[in-house]
Amino acid sequence: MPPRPGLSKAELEIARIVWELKNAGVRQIFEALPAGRDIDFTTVQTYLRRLEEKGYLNAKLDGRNRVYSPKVRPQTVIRETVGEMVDLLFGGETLPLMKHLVEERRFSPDDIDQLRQLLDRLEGGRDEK
Amino acid sequence: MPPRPGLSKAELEIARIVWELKNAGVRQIFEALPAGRDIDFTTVQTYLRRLEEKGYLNAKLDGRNRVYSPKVRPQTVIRETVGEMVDLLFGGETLPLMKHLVEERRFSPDDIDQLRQLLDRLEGGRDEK
DNA sequence: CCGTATCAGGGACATTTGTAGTTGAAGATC
DNA sequence: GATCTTCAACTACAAATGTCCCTGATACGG
Repeated sequence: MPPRPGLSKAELEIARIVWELKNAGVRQIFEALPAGRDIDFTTVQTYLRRLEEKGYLNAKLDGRNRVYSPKVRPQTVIRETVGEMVDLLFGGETLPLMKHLVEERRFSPDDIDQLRQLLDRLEGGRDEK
Repeated sequence: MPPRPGLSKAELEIARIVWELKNAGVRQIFEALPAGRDIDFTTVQTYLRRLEEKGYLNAKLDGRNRVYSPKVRPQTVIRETVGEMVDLLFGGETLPLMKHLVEERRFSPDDIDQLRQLLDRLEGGRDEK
C-alpha cells in the first residue's frame, strides 16, 4: 500500500505527460495534451498542484514559472496501477491479462519476436537461479 | 466509446463477483467479498443498484430477493477497462505493458509455456491470413 | 508608460464515488 | 400471533474528481 493517495485518471494523464517531458512548465504540459482533449489551462494547473500535493511531482521555480518533474519513478506508479487493475479484473492473476492482450490487441511480427525473447530471457534467468 | 458510464473501482469489484457467480443475490455477493473487505450489506446493495442503473447488470426477482446477472459481457468490460489503462499508462501501445508484466510479475514455467503457445498461435493465424 | 498576455494561487461548484442509515415489508422462528 | 431477521428502496453525506473562474502580479510588445 503506497504511502500516498491514489491517482485519478485525469491526474494520471497529466503525470504521464510530465514523465515524457521530464522537466516541464504548465504551458508545455498543456500543449502536450492529446488532440481533442479540450480542458482549460487552469484545469491543468489544478491537476499539477494536486499531483505535487499527493507527492507524485516535484516543482521548482524558474523565474515566475513552476517547472514540474517526477518525484515518484514512473515505473513505480505503473507497477502500482497495473497491479491494482490485475487485482480488480483478474483476481491478481497475470496470465489471464496476458492472454487477453494477446487475443484482443494487435501485434506486429516484430512485437511477437520481442516478446519471445523476453520469455526466453525470463526462463534463462530462472534457470540460473 | 461505450454508451454507458464508466465503472468505479468498487463497482468493478462487485461486478466481477457477479461474473463469477453468474446469478447471485445480494447476500451471496456480499459473502463472496474478499477477506478484509469490510463493507456493509447496504453498501453492496447500493453498488448493485448503480451497476444495474449503469446498464452493466440485469436484475430479476426471486421471491423478494433480487438476483443479479451480467448484462454486458465480462469480456467487453475487461476489454474496455484494459484498453483505457493501456491508453493512460502506455499511450495506447500494448507492447510496453506486455514487457512490464513479464519484467515485474511472477510466472511459472507452465505460464511461460502457455504464453509461447499463444504467440505461436498468433503468428500462425497471421500467416494464414 | 500603457495595454495585453500569461502564470500562480485561491477558491468554487457539479458530479461521482464510497459508504452506510432508515423505513417498511416479507420471511422465519418460537 | 409476536418477535426477530433479512431485504428492497430511498436517502444522505463526506470525500474525491473534473473542471474552470477570479485576482494579483509579472513579463512582453508597441
